[in-house]
Amino acid sequence: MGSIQALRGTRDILPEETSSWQRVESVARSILGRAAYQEIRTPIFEQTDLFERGIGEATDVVGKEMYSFKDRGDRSLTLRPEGTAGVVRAFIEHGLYAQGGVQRLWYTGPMFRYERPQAGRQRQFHQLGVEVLGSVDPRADAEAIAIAADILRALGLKDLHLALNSIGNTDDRQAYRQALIDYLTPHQAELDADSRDRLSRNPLRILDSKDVGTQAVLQQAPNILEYLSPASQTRFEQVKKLLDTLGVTYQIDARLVRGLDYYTHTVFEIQSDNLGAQATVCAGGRYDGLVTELGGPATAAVGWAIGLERLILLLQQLQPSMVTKVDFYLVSRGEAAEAQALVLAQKLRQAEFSVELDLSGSAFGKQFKRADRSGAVACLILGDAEAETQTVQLKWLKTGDQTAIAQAELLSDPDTLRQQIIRSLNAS
RNA sequence: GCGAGCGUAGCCAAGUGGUUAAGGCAGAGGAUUGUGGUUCCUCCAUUCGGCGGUUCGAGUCCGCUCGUUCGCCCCA
Repeated sequence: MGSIQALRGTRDILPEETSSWQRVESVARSILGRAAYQEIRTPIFEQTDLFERGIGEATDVVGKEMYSFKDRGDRSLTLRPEGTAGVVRAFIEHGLYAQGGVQRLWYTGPMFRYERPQAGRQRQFHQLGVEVLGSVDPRADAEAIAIAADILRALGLKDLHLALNSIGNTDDRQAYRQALIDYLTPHQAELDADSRDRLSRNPLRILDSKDVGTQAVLQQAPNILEYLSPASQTRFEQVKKLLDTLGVTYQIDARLVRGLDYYTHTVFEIQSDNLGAQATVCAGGRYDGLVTELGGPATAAVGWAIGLERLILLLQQLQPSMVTKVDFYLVSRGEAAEAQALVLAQKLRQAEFSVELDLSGSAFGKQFKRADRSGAVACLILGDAEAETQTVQLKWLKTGDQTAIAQAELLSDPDTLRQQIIRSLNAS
Protein backbone atom coordinates (compact mmCIF):
# COMPACT_ATOMS: atom_id res chain seq x y z
CA MET A 1 0.00 0.00 0.00
CA GLY A 2 1.34 3.36 -0.94
CA SER A 3 -0.95 5.29 1.35
CA ILE A 4 -0.38 5.88 5.03
CA GLN A 5 -1.86 3.29 7.34
CA ALA A 6 -2.46 3.18 11.08
CA LEU A 7 0.70 2.15 12.90
CA ARG A 8 1.29 -1.46 13.91
CA GLY A 9 -0.61 -2.27 17.03
CA THR A 10 -2.96 0.69 16.73
CA ARG A 11 -6.38 0.70 15.16
CA ASP A 12 -9.34 2.86 14.32
CA ILE A 13 -12.58 2.33 16.14
CA LEU A 14 -15.13 2.87 13.41
CA PRO A 15 -18.72 4.12 13.82
CA GLU A 16 -20.22 0.64 13.83
CA GLU A 17 -18.12 -0.17 16.89
CA THR A 18 -18.32 3.05 18.86
CA SER A 19 -21.76 2.25 20.22
CA SER A 20 -20.27 -0.75 22.06
CA TRP A 21 -17.62 1.48 23.58
CA GLN A 22 -20.19 4.02 24.65
CA ARG A 23 -22.28 1.32 26.25
CA VAL A 24 -19.34 0.04 28.28
CA GLU A 25 -18.47 3.54 29.41
CA SER A 26 -21.99 4.44 30.41
CA VAL A 27 -22.59 1.20 32.33
CA ALA A 28 -19.29 1.58 34.16
CA ARG A 29 -19.88 5.25 34.82
CA SER A 30 -23.23 4.63 36.45
CA ILE A 31 -22.14 1.66 38.57
CA LEU A 32 -19.04 3.51 39.75
CA GLY A 33 -21.04 6.65 40.39
CA ARG A 34 -23.43 4.75 42.65
CA ALA A 35 -20.45 3.45 44.62
CA ALA A 36 -19.15 7.01 45.16
CA TYR A 37 -16.20 6.72 42.79
CA GLN A 38 -15.12 9.94 41.12
CA GLU A 39 -13.47 10.22 37.77
CA ILE A 40 -9.88 11.41 37.47
CA ARG A 41 -8.10 12.30 34.25
CA THR A 42 -4.34 12.34 34.18
CA PRO A 43 -1.88 13.02 31.35
CA ILE A 44 -1.08 10.42 28.77
CA PHE A 45 2.64 10.94 29.19
CA GLU A 46 4.69 11.31 32.32
CA GLN A 47 8.27 11.54 33.39
CA THR A 48 9.92 8.18 32.65
CA ASP A 49 11.08 7.98 36.26
CA LEU A 50 7.53 7.66 37.52
CA PHE A 51 7.03 4.33 35.81
CA GLU A 52 10.50 3.04 36.52
CA ARG A 53 10.04 3.63 40.23
CA GLY A 54 6.37 2.72 40.35
CA ILE A 55 6.17 -0.38 38.22
CA GLY A 56 9.64 -1.68 38.97
CA GLU A 57 12.84 -1.64 36.96
CA ALA A 58 13.01 -5.42 36.71
CA THR A 59 9.58 -5.81 35.15
CA ASP A 60 9.14 -6.50 31.44
CA VAL A 61 6.84 -3.52 31.13
CA VAL A 62 9.61 -1.16 32.16
CA GLY A 63 12.49 -3.18 30.76
CA LYS A 64 11.31 -3.63 27.21
CA GLU A 65 7.81 -2.34 26.59
CA MET A 66 7.82 1.39 27.28
CA TYR A 67 7.34 4.05 24.65
CA SER A 68 9.98 6.45 25.93
CA PHE A 69 11.41 9.45 24.16
CA LYS A 70 13.29 12.67 24.76
CA ASP A 71 11.36 15.90 24.35
CA ARG A 72 12.87 19.13 23.05
CA GLY A 73 14.03 20.01 26.53
CA ASP A 74 15.96 16.73 26.71
CA ARG A 75 13.64 15.30 29.36
CA SER A 76 12.91 11.59 29.23
CA LEU A 77 9.16 11.08 28.85
CA THR A 78 7.09 7.93 28.56
CA LEU A 79 3.66 7.21 27.16
CA ARG A 80 1.85 5.67 30.11
CA PRO A 81 1.91 1.85 30.02
CA GLU A 82 -0.72 1.62 32.77
CA GLY A 83 -2.91 3.94 34.80
CA THR A 84 -2.05 3.47 38.45
CA ALA A 85 1.29 5.27 38.56
CA GLY A 86 -0.17 8.46 37.11
CA VAL A 87 -3.15 8.44 39.44
CA VAL A 88 -0.92 7.94 42.46
CA ARG A 89 1.34 10.73 41.26
CA ALA A 90 -1.68 13.06 41.04
CA PHE A 91 -2.90 11.89 44.43
CA ILE A 92 0.41 12.89 45.99
CA GLU A 93 0.97 16.04 43.94
CA HIS A 94 -2.41 17.53 44.82
CA GLY A 95 -2.42 16.35 48.39
CA LEU A 96 -5.64 14.40 47.95
CA TYR A 97 -4.67 12.45 51.06
CA ALA A 98 -5.15 15.66 53.01
CA GLN A 99 -8.87 15.46 52.38
CA GLY A 100 -8.93 12.54 54.78
CA GLY A 101 -10.96 9.41 54.46
CA VAL A 102 -10.88 7.21 51.44
CA GLN A 103 -10.40 8.41 47.89
CA ARG A 104 -12.29 6.29 45.39
CA LEU A 105 -11.12 7.19 41.90
CA TRP A 106 -11.73 5.79 38.43
CA TYR A 107 -10.24 6.55 35.05
CA THR A 108 -10.32 5.44 31.48
CA GLY A 109 -8.11 6.09 28.49
CA PRO A 110 -5.39 4.82 26.19
CA MET A 111 -2.27 3.03 27.42
CA PHE A 112 0.85 2.19 25.42
CA ARG A 113 3.17 -0.79 25.42
CA TYR A 114 5.67 -1.70 22.76
CA GLU A 115 4.75 -5.33 22.18
CA ARG A 116 4.05 -7.67 19.30
CA PRO A 117 0.31 -7.39 18.63
CA GLN A 118 -1.84 -10.51 18.83
CA ALA A 119 -5.42 -11.40 19.76
CA GLY A 120 -6.53 -9.04 22.53
CA ARG A 121 -3.25 -7.18 22.61
CA GLN A 122 -2.26 -3.94 20.94
CA ARG A 123 0.38 -1.28 21.32
CA GLN A 124 -2.21 1.36 22.04
CA PHE A 125 -4.99 -0.16 24.08
CA HIS A 126 -7.57 1.16 26.51
CA GLN A 127 -8.18 0.51 30.15
CA LEU A 128 -10.87 1.45 32.57
CA GLY A 129 -9.63 1.23 36.12
CA VAL A 130 -10.23 2.16 39.71
CA GLU A 131 -7.95 3.09 42.59
CA VAL A 132 -9.14 3.11 46.19
CA LEU A 133 -6.64 5.04 48.25
CA GLY A 134 -6.47 5.29 52.02
CA SER A 135 -7.93 2.06 53.37
CA VAL A 136 -6.33 -1.13 54.67
CA ASP A 137 -9.72 -2.59 55.39
CA PRO A 138 -10.28 -5.96 53.67
CA ARG A 139 -13.72 -4.64 52.80
CA ALA A 140 -12.00 -2.23 50.40
CA ASP A 141 -10.56 -5.21 48.51
CA ALA A 142 -13.89 -7.03 48.49
CA GLU A 143 -15.84 -3.96 47.43
CA ALA A 144 -13.50 -3.18 44.57
CA ILE A 145 -13.62 -6.76 43.30
CA ALA A 146 -17.40 -6.91 43.62
CA ILE A 147 -17.77 -3.72 41.63
CA ALA A 148 -15.61 -5.06 38.83
CA ALA A 149 -17.75 -8.19 38.76
CA ASP A 150 -20.88 -6.02 38.74
CA ILE A 151 -19.76 -4.04 35.74
CA LEU A 152 -18.96 -7.17 33.78
CA ARG A 153 -22.25 -8.74 34.76
CA ALA A 154 -24.26 -5.64 33.91
CA LEU A 155 -22.79 -5.81 30.42
CA GLY A 156 -24.16 -9.30 30.08
CA LEU A 157 -20.89 -11.20 30.26
CA LYS A 158 -20.98 -14.77 31.46
CA ASP A 159 -18.48 -17.58 31.81
CA LEU A 160 -15.94 -15.45 33.58
CA HIS A 161 -13.91 -16.74 36.47
CA LEU A 162 -12.20 -14.88 39.23
CA ALA A 163 -8.77 -16.14 40.23
CA LEU A 164 -7.65 -14.95 43.65
CA ASN A 165 -4.43 -15.09 45.59
CA SER A 166 -2.44 -13.32 48.25
CA ILE A 167 1.23 -12.59 47.89
CA GLY A 168 1.52 -11.21 51.41
CA ASN A 169 3.65 -8.29 52.51
CA THR A 170 7.23 -7.59 51.47
CA ASP A 171 8.74 -9.82 54.15
CA ASP A 172 6.45 -12.72 53.33
CA ARG A 173 7.36 -12.43 49.71
CA GLN A 174 11.05 -12.25 50.50
CA ALA A 175 10.85 -15.45 52.50
CA TYR A 176 8.87 -17.22 49.82
CA ARG A 177 11.18 -16.00 47.12
CA GLN A 178 14.12 -17.58 48.90
CA ALA A 179 12.21 -20.83 49.41
CA LEU A 180 11.33 -20.94 45.74
CA ILE A 181 14.93 -20.33 44.69
CA ASP A 182 16.09 -23.07 47.06
CA TYR A 183 13.61 -25.49 45.60
CA LEU A 184 14.15 -24.63 41.94
CA THR A 185 17.92 -24.33 41.84
CA PRO A 186 18.52 -28.10 41.93
CA HIS A 187 15.91 -28.49 39.18
CA GLN A 188 17.40 -25.83 36.94
CA ALA A 189 18.07 -28.20 34.09
CA GLU A 190 14.39 -29.13 33.82
CA LEU A 191 13.24 -25.52 33.45
CA ASP A 192 12.68 -23.75 30.16
CA ALA A 193 15.26 -21.18 29.14
CA ASP A 194 13.15 -18.16 30.11
CA SER A 195 12.43 -19.54 33.54
CA ARG A 196 16.06 -20.43 34.14
CA ASP A 197 16.85 -16.84 33.32
CA ARG A 198 14.26 -15.55 35.74
CA LEU A 199 15.52 -17.68 38.59
CA SER A 200 17.91 -14.95 39.66
CA ARG A 201 16.05 -11.91 38.38
CA ASN A 202 12.39 -12.49 39.16
CA PRO A 203 11.75 -16.01 40.46
CA LEU A 204 8.06 -15.49 41.30
CA ARG A 205 7.29 -15.02 37.67
CA ILE A 206 8.36 -18.60 36.97
CA LEU A 207 5.12 -19.66 38.61
CA ASP A 208 2.91 -18.80 35.68
CA SER A 209 5.16 -20.14 32.95
CA LYS A 210 3.22 -22.00 30.27
CA ASP A 211 6.07 -24.43 29.66
CA VAL A 212 4.96 -27.99 30.50
CA GLY A 213 8.36 -29.05 31.82
CA THR A 214 8.48 -26.07 34.12
CA GLN A 215 4.93 -26.68 35.25
CA ALA A 216 5.86 -30.27 36.11
CA VAL A 217 8.71 -29.07 38.29
CA LEU A 218 6.39 -26.58 39.96
CA GLN A 219 4.01 -29.34 41.07
CA GLN A 220 6.15 -29.92 44.13
CA ALA A 221 7.21 -26.30 44.63
CA PRO A 222 6.50 -24.50 47.89
CA ASN A 223 3.15 -22.72 48.08
CA ILE A 224 3.17 -18.98 48.69
CA LEU A 225 0.12 -19.21 50.93
CA GLU A 226 2.20 -21.24 53.39
CA TYR A 227 4.71 -18.44 53.66
CA LEU A 228 2.27 -15.72 54.68
CA SER A 229 2.69 -14.27 58.14
CA PRO A 230 -0.23 -14.89 60.53
CA ALA A 231 -1.42 -11.30 59.95
CA SER A 232 -1.28 -11.66 56.18
CA GLN A 233 -3.09 -14.97 56.44
CA THR A 234 -5.85 -13.50 58.54
CA ARG A 235 -6.21 -10.66 56.13
CA PHE A 236 -6.57 -13.02 53.19
CA GLU A 237 -9.13 -15.09 55.10
CA GLN A 238 -11.15 -11.94 55.72
CA VAL A 239 -11.15 -10.98 52.07
CA LYS A 240 -12.30 -14.46 51.10
CA LYS A 241 -15.05 -14.45 53.70
CA LEU A 242 -16.31 -11.08 52.54
CA LEU A 243 -16.42 -12.25 48.94
CA ASP A 244 -18.37 -15.32 50.08
CA THR A 245 -20.80 -13.06 51.88
CA LEU A 246 -21.20 -10.98 48.74
CA GLY A 247 -21.87 -14.08 46.70
CA VAL A 248 -18.83 -13.46 44.51
CA THR A 249 -17.38 -16.81 43.48
CA TYR A 250 -13.64 -17.26 43.03
CA GLN A 251 -10.97 -19.89 42.81
CA ILE A 252 -7.78 -19.65 44.80
CA ASP A 253 -4.77 -19.77 42.52
CA ALA A 254 -1.56 -19.91 44.52
CA ARG A 255 0.40 -19.56 41.27
CA LEU A 256 -1.14 -16.19 40.50
CA VAL A 257 1.51 -13.50 40.76
CA ARG A 258 1.24 -10.25 38.94
CA GLY A 259 3.78 -8.68 36.65
CA LEU A 260 4.12 -5.33 38.34
CA ASP A 261 6.26 -4.93 41.43
CA TYR A 262 3.91 -2.80 43.45
CA TYR A 263 1.38 -5.46 44.43
CA THR A 264 1.01 -6.69 48.01
CA HIS A 265 -1.48 -9.05 49.66
CA THR A 266 -4.58 -9.46 47.48
CA VAL A 267 -4.06 -10.07 43.77
CA PHE A 268 -6.72 -11.20 41.34
CA GLU A 269 -7.62 -11.68 37.72
CA ILE A 270 -10.97 -12.08 36.00
CA GLN A 271 -10.52 -14.37 33.02
CA SER A 272 -12.52 -15.61 30.08
CA ASP A 273 -12.08 -18.76 28.00
CA ASN A 274 -13.15 -16.93 24.87
CA LEU A 275 -10.21 -14.63 24.36
CA GLY A 276 -7.44 -16.86 23.06
CA ALA A 277 -4.08 -16.62 24.76
CA GLN A 278 -4.81 -13.33 26.51
CA ALA A 279 -7.53 -14.55 28.84
CA THR A 280 -7.46 -11.77 31.43
CA VAL A 281 -10.16 -9.10 31.09
CA CYS A 282 -9.65 -7.46 34.44
CA ALA A 283 -6.78 -7.62 36.88
CA GLY A 284 -5.65 -5.86 39.96
CA GLY A 285 -4.80 -6.06 43.60
CA ARG A 286 -3.57 -4.25 46.64
CA TYR A 287 -0.53 -1.99 46.55
CA ASP A 288 0.16 -0.71 50.04
CA GLY A 289 3.73 0.38 49.33
CA LEU A 290 3.37 2.35 46.12
CA VAL A 291 2.36 5.73 47.51
CA THR A 292 5.41 5.90 49.78
CA GLU A 293 7.58 4.53 47.02
CA LEU A 294 6.56 7.53 44.92
CA GLY A 295 7.21 10.00 47.73
CA GLY A 296 3.80 10.28 49.37
CA PRO A 297 2.63 9.52 52.91
CA ALA A 298 2.06 5.86 53.80
CA THR A 299 -1.26 5.05 52.16
CA ALA A 300 -2.83 1.67 51.70
CA ALA A 301 -4.55 1.13 48.36
CA VAL A 302 -6.33 -1.34 46.08
CA GLY A 303 -7.18 -1.10 42.41
CA TRP A 304 -7.86 -2.90 39.20
CA ALA A 305 -8.03 -2.26 35.48
CA ILE A 306 -10.22 -3.69 32.76
CA GLY A 307 -8.76 -4.13 29.26
CA LEU A 308 -11.44 -2.54 27.13
CA GLU A 309 -10.47 -4.09 23.79
CA ARG A 310 -10.73 -7.52 25.37
CA LEU A 311 -14.01 -6.65 26.99
CA ILE A 312 -15.44 -5.42 23.71
CA LEU A 313 -14.22 -8.56 21.95
CA LEU A 314 -16.32 -10.56 24.40
CA LEU A 315 -19.30 -8.25 24.03
CA GLN A 316 -19.28 -8.62 20.28
CA GLN A 317 -19.35 -12.39 20.60
CA LEU A 318 -22.64 -11.94 22.44
CA GLN A 319 -24.32 -9.58 20.03
CA PRO A 320 -23.14 -7.58 17.07
CA SER A 321 -23.41 -3.88 17.71
CA MET A 322 -26.48 -2.21 16.34
CA VAL A 323 -26.65 0.89 14.25
CA THR A 324 -28.62 3.80 15.60
CA LYS A 325 -31.60 4.66 13.45
CA VAL A 326 -33.09 8.00 12.76
CA ASP A 327 -36.73 9.17 13.11
CA PHE A 328 -36.95 10.94 9.77
CA TYR A 329 -35.15 10.64 6.48
CA LEU A 330 -35.69 13.85 4.55
CA VAL A 331 -35.82 13.64 0.79
CA SER A 332 -35.93 16.73 -1.39
CA ARG A 333 -35.53 17.90 -4.95
CA GLY A 334 -35.48 21.31 -6.60
CA GLU A 335 -33.82 24.49 -5.44
CA ALA A 336 -36.63 25.93 -3.29
CA ALA A 337 -37.53 22.54 -1.84
CA GLU A 338 -33.92 21.71 -0.94
CA ALA A 339 -33.57 25.00 0.92
CA GLN A 340 -36.84 24.44 2.79
CA ALA A 341 -35.76 20.89 3.62
CA LEU A 342 -32.59 22.11 5.28
CA VAL A 343 -34.62 24.48 7.45
CA LEU A 344 -37.21 21.83 8.26
CA ALA A 345 -34.49 19.38 9.28
CA GLN A 346 -33.01 21.90 11.68
CA LYS A 347 -36.39 22.73 13.21
CA LEU A 348 -37.20 19.07 13.74
CA ARG A 349 -33.83 18.54 15.38
CA GLN A 350 -34.45 21.51 17.65
CA ALA A 351 -37.68 19.78 18.63
CA GLU A 352 -35.49 16.75 19.53
CA PHE A 353 -36.31 14.53 16.60
CA SER A 354 -33.48 12.86 14.75
CA VAL A 355 -33.34 13.68 11.08
CA GLU A 356 -31.06 12.62 8.25
CA LEU A 357 -31.11 15.01 5.33
CA ASP A 358 -30.39 13.50 1.92
CA LEU A 359 -27.80 15.71 0.24
CA SER A 360 -27.37 13.75 -2.97
CA GLY A 361 -29.68 15.76 -5.21
CA SER A 362 -30.34 12.53 -7.11
CA ALA A 363 -33.67 11.26 -8.42
CA PHE A 364 -36.43 10.68 -5.89
CA GLY A 365 -36.31 6.96 -6.57
CA LYS A 366 -32.68 6.80 -5.43
CA GLN A 367 -33.36 8.93 -2.39
CA PHE A 368 -36.19 6.60 -1.37
CA LYS A 369 -33.90 3.63 -1.67
CA ARG A 370 -31.52 5.31 0.73
CA ALA A 371 -34.36 6.26 3.06
CA ASP A 372 -35.31 2.63 3.21
CA ARG A 373 -31.79 1.43 3.89
CA SER A 374 -31.23 4.02 6.60
CA GLY A 375 -33.87 2.26 8.69
CA ALA A 376 -35.64 5.55 9.38
CA VAL A 377 -39.13 5.35 10.81
CA ALA A 378 -40.60 7.82 8.36
CA CYS A 379 -39.65 9.63 5.23
CA LEU A 380 -40.37 13.30 4.62
CA ILE A 381 -40.71 14.36 1.01
CA LEU A 382 -40.27 17.89 -0.21
CA GLY A 383 -40.47 18.64 -3.92
CA ASP A 384 -41.55 21.59 -6.04
CA ALA A 385 -45.25 21.11 -5.29
CA GLU A 386 -44.69 20.98 -1.52
CA ALA A 387 -42.28 23.90 -1.59
CA GLU A 388 -44.91 25.96 -3.31
CA THR A 389 -47.51 25.29 -0.62
CA GLN A 390 -45.17 25.07 2.40
CA THR A 391 -46.26 21.48 2.97
CA VAL A 392 -44.42 18.19 3.19
CA GLN A 393 -45.35 14.57 2.49
CA LEU A 394 -45.05 12.38 5.57
CA LYS A 395 -44.61 8.73 4.62
CA TRP A 396 -44.43 5.93 7.19
CA LEU A 397 -41.94 3.53 5.75
CA LYS A 398 -43.26 0.42 7.41
CA THR A 399 -46.82 0.72 6.10
CA GLY A 400 -46.31 3.00 3.14
CA ASP A 401 -49.07 5.30 4.41
CA GLN A 402 -48.50 8.82 3.23
CA THR A 403 -50.21 12.11 4.02
CA ALA A 404 -49.57 15.71 3.07
CA ILE A 405 -49.17 18.06 6.00
CA ALA A 406 -48.28 21.72 6.38
CA GLN A 407 -44.69 22.16 7.57
CA ALA A 408 -45.88 24.41 10.36
CA GLU A 409 -48.38 21.83 11.48
CA LEU A 410 -45.74 19.09 11.59
CA LEU A 411 -43.79 21.19 14.06
CA SER A 412 -46.75 22.42 16.06
CA ASP A 413 -47.50 19.23 17.96
CA PRO A 414 -44.26 17.36 18.69
CA ASP A 415 -45.85 15.15 21.35
CA THR A 416 -48.36 13.59 18.98
CA LEU A 417 -45.69 13.19 16.34
CA ARG A 418 -43.42 11.44 18.84
CA GLN A 419 -46.24 9.08 19.80
CA GLN A 420 -46.80 8.24 16.15
CA ILE A 421 -43.12 7.39 15.81
CA ILE A 422 -43.22 5.15 18.85
CA ARG A 423 -46.36 3.44 17.57
CA SER A 424 -44.72 2.79 14.22
CA LEU A 425 -41.60 1.43 15.93
CA ASN A 426 -43.64 -0.96 18.05
CA ALA A 427 -45.77 -2.21 15.19
CA SER A 428 -44.12 -5.28 13.78
C1' G B 1 13.02 -10.20 20.39
C1' C B 2 11.54 -15.51 18.58
C1' G B 3 8.15 -19.10 15.76
C1' A B 4 4.15 -20.31 12.25
C1' G B 5 0.19 -18.96 8.71
C1' C B 6 -1.75 -15.36 5.31
C1' G B 7 -1.70 -10.75 1.71
C1' U B 8 -6.33 -10.76 -5.41
C1' A B 9 -11.44 -4.15 -5.67
C1' G B 10 -14.53 -0.65 -0.03
C1' C B 11 -15.94 -5.98 1.91
C1' C B 12 -16.23 -11.57 1.05
C1' A B 13 -13.73 -14.28 -2.37
C1' A B 14 -12.38 -18.02 -7.27
C1' G B 15 -7.90 -18.70 -9.70
C1' U B 16 -1.78 -23.06 -8.11
C1' G B 17 2.89 -21.33 -14.99
C1' G B 18 -0.17 -19.40 -20.92
C1' U B 19 -3.42 -13.43 -20.38
C1' U B 20 -10.06 -11.57 -21.51
C1' A B 21 -8.03 -11.68 -13.47
C1' A B 22 -14.61 -15.76 -12.11
C1' G B 23 -18.62 -14.73 -8.79
C1' G B 24 -21.25 -12.32 -4.65
C1' C B 25 -22.12 -7.89 -1.44
C1' A B 26 -21.69 -2.71 -1.38
C1' G B 27 -21.55 1.57 -4.87
C1' A B 28 -22.95 4.56 -9.62
C1' G B 29 -26.37 5.08 -13.82
C1' G B 30 -30.80 3.39 -16.25
C1' A B 31 -35.74 0.52 -17.23
C1' U B 32 -39.46 3.98 -13.76
C1' U B 33 -37.58 12.71 -15.92
C1' G B 34 -41.82 12.82 -8.21
C1' U B 35 -42.26 7.44 -4.51
C1' G B 36 -38.50 2.44 -1.23
C1' G B 37 -37.62 -2.64 0.41
C1' U B 38 -38.74 -7.33 -5.66
C1' U B 39 -36.94 -7.72 -10.70
C1' C B 40 -33.96 -6.60 -15.14
C1' C B 41 -29.88 -4.02 -17.96
C1' U B 42 -25.11 -1.30 -17.93
C1' C B 43 -20.73 0.37 -15.35
C1' C B 44 -17.27 -0.49 -11.25
C1' A B 45 -8.89 -4.32 -10.48
C1' U B 46 -4.29 -2.28 -17.61
C1' U B 47 -3.74 -5.57 -12.25
C1' C B 48 -3.00 -9.50 -7.84
C1' G B 49 1.05 -5.57 -0.72
C1' G B 50 6.13 -3.76 -2.61
C1' C B 51 10.98 -4.69 -4.90
C1' G B 52 14.11 -7.99 -7.39
C1' G B 53 14.92 -12.86 -9.74
C1' U B 54 13.71 -17.63 -12.60
C1' U B 55 10.96 -18.31 -17.34
C1' C B 56 9.41 -17.45 -24.24
C1' G B 57 5.49 -16.36 -20.49
C1' A B 58 4.39 -15.09 -13.15
C1' G B 59 -1.42 -13.51 -9.26
C1' U B 60 0.60 -18.54 -9.61
C1' C B 61 7.73 -20.55 -8.65
C1' C B 62 12.24 -18.34 -5.75
C1' G B 63 14.57 -14.37 -2.63
C1' C B 64 14.13 -10.05 0.12
C1' U B 65 10.92 -6.50 2.23
C1' C B 66 6.48 -4.42 4.27
C1' G B 67 1.82 -5.43 6.37
C1' U B 68 -1.46 -8.69 8.89
C1' U B 69 -3.08 -12.94 11.90
C1' C B 70 -2.12 -16.49 15.62
C1' G B 71 1.31 -18.29 19.23
C1' C B 72 5.89 -17.61 22.69
C1' C B 73 7.78 -13.92 26.08
C1' C B 74 4.80 -10.51 28.86
C1' C B 75 0.37 -8.32 30.11
C1' A B 76 -5.34 -5.49 30.46
